[in-house]
Amino acid sequence: MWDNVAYVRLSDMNYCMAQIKKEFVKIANEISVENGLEIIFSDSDIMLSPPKIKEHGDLSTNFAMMNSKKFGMPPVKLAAEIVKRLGSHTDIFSAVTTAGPGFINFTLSDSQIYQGLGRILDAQTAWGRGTTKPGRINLEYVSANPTGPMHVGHGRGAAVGDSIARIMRFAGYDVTCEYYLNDAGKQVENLAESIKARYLELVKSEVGNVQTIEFPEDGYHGAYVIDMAKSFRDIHGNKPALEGIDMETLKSFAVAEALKGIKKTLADLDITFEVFYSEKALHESGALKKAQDILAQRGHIYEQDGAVFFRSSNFGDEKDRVLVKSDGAATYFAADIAYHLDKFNRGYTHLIDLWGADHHGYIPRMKASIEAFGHERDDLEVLLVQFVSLVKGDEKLAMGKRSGNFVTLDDLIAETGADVTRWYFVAKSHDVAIDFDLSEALSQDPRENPARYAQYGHARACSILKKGSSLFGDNLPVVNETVFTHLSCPEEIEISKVLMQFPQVVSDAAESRSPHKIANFLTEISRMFNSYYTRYKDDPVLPKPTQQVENWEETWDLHKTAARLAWIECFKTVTGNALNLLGLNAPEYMVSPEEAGNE
RNA sequence: GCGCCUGUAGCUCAGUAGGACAGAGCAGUGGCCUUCUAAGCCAUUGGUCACAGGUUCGAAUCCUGUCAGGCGUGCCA
Repeated sequence: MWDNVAYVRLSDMNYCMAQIKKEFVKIANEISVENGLEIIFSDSDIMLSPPKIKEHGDLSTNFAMMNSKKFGMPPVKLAAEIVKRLGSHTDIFSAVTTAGPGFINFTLSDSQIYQGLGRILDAQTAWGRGTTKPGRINLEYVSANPTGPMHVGHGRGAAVGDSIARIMRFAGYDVTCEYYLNDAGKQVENLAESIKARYLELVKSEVGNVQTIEFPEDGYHGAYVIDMAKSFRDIHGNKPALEGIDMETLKSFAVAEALKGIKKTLADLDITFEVFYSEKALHESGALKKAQDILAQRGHIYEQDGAVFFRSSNFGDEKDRVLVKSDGAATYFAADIAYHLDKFNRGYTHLIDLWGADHHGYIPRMKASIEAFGHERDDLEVLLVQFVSLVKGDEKLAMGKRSGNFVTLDDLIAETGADVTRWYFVAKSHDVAIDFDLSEALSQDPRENPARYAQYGHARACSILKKGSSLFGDNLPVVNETVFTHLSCPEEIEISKVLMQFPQVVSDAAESRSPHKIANFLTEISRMFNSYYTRYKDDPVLPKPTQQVENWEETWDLHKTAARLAWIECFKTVTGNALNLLGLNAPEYMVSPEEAGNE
């Protein structure tokens, strides 16, 4: 549809900002010299950002206020002087004014908007993509113990982690997603013991006269354990004394079974990991010993009371931590140290861990170990994912795997759908505890559901494009940069400017590891589009059936329609890309309740 | 006790490298379907940004203190 040849210059918000800064710096330095100042300004001294209120233009700087003292003149006067020299307009901006206490506001020229739209059509799914960044990032998240179904809290970590990965990759980072599989610890043992108990009960009910064991105190009471026991029996048959089956076999089975369920749930959320890293394999590889040796060489280890301590207090931790207990067993921390060291050894330059907020006390010792190995503290970045409370009316639904009484992530997905589930997890900052309101997410009326709203904008755009294509086919004028001059509504220009900001939104979301910024962006732009759509009901993009009277094709403004369709294509591209970054489907069509009701 | 996170509209939350009258969704109220999908739109109600000081031309945002909630403070994992 788009004629690529029409482009010479690439224009987006970054380009406009760079051009304005260049000119701005020149003038600021001019004035500086004339006033006998020795200050030389550079691009980084100019803060340009989109103002909150559209009356203040498209880009705004507080430069005059920040530097009025240096120039020895009031902000307003300095701003006026700069504006005078900037000239009333260039091909980048169509207006520049002073306002308030000394702001300088720029309004972008329409030609920049048209070029920006062209840029979006060119880039399509690549619109918003950042340039390749150096380094390799290892992103570890979920890492739920393989002891049963994932709960809602894991779900939040999974959705946030996956979205961060998508966003960071899109922003140009090399990201590997990794799941640390705790298949070596006591929890797995507890699960195996639990399965054993259930299995023997099962065998007894079938064969009778079988010696059962007491259900382990720290066992898992969930019904899923009984299912696992049944599967185990299906494989091994009824063996009253478990002859020929050792605990290792049972444990491997337990882990495999639990992991199967976890992977299924993750797949339902469209989440995949490149690496599942086994803690058991880590132990068997001798990595713990190696890591400990390195620490010993560097003098960060000592023995006391029969235990081996890591001198983490030398690196900002509040006290030293045990690596090897007096009974000779390694601590979880010792394994974790070796694990993180191994990540560096595998060539990653920056580690990001997503942990549940209850683990925050663990951060100082982990960073201490990173430092002890000679890496920078900040080479390990820990993001804490706060708790999720499920709320249904006044009822707070409790979670806890061992009690067996919890809402699983599977339940939640089954009730609300994967898209809605993901939306609620990523629409808020990972740093705040959230109440997941089921009454809203489950609402029978989708109008109350913000996740659906975000998708609807995309579906609506697709619908118009499809209809336009069937109505006009190839009869529309060729779309190139000049066609956009036929955009006539202020809303179209407003929305275009927001579409042009998408790359900045992506890079901001990536830098701050904040998927919710993408969600907010989606909500805003969908609202703008729906508002436009309804407002111009009397001046529609496509002729209504009632307008398609005799010879209508001859009077219909084909240029305007071509421009609008291309512009809607831009909207569809941006919302589609944004939805994808959040791991949500970008539907081309959504069945309305009315339609569904008619079927 | 000490440490980390949080306190913004009735509810759930944005907004914090200081910036221009504090935002959104949901809930409430009043309107809009001979439809490019009304899963929508328009209007409207609603806030001493927990409280008290301080820094600044300017503070929800930075500093100090107080109060409230959550979490942590294992030779558990």
